[in-house]
Amino acid sequence: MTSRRGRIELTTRPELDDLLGYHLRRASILDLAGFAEALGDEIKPVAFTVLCLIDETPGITAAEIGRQARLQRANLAPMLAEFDGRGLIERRLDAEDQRIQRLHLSQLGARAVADWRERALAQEDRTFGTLTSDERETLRGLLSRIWKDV
Amino acid sequence: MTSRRGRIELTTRPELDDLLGYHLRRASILDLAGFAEALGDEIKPVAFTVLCLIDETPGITAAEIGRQARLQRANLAPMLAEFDGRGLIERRLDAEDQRIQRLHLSQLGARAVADWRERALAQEDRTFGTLTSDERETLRGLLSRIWKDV
DNA sequence: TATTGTTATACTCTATAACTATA
DNA sequence: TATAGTTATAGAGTATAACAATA
Repeated sequence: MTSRRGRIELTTRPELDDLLGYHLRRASILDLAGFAEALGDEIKPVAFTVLCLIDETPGITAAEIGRQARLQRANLAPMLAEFDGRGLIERRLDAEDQRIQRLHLSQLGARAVADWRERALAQEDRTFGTLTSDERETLRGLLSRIWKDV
Repeated sequence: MTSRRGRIELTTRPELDDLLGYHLRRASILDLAGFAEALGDEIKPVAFTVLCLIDETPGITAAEIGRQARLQRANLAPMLAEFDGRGLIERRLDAEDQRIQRLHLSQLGARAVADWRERALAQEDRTFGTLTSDERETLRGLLSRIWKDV
């Protein structure tokens, strides 16, 4: 069935189209694919998130990263060991609480994060190129309200 | 450092906050958690997507579902076999092309999809409860423009 | 008793390759 | 030769349980 203008007319809107979660997932998958294409050989999204948190909060602990980024300590341990092996971070034992390792970016790590960040933002310019700057800001605001405990 | 009003003042915006992909991922993860909580024992998001596509387009093929939803045929095969086993779908051999199976929801499947759909939407009311109806519509529009080839 | 970091392990999801049957 | 459906398998990502060290 077509309208007078020749466009297809749906008697009912597609079911999936109603589900915000579906749109979220599809957009996120597309973004992840772009990230992988741009930086996949060097860093992965979750690992980059962890490094950004260390950059934003020098001295943050693995347990705190786990809580903030919803990652299991058990999965964080080998990741941080790898960062250490690549010379991206330093792990300093806390003087007062011997259980705790304070995490810091090394100079190399800081430079790498800055580089990756720049390239990730450039990649997002491509992924979200269909949206204007204002629309992206609107989107950012709406999304952050969803997942942050606001 | 605090402002005169006592709120924490960031000299620089957190790095992660700039990345739209990060917000997308966090929001999507939250939505998936809600979906799992509401329907996890009965149906999973990807499986629900597949059933919705069959509902929207009776006679659709597995290969076409794979293209539309970015799923591998190889992973679709056991899923459709399971749907068949649960009596949710029927697979009818195409009369003209013997390679093709035309997929249709059974009566049971149609009822199940309708039920799940209602509950998924109710769950989204909770997940996105912080947004107004207009804001959700705005979000839906922006997201769909990102991942659809517009 | 609770928490941190760690190891081992299981489970889910997705990707790749190869096969058959049809066209 | 190309495509549909299928099978087997490998890899990545995530979750669970248990442990030693420390508080």
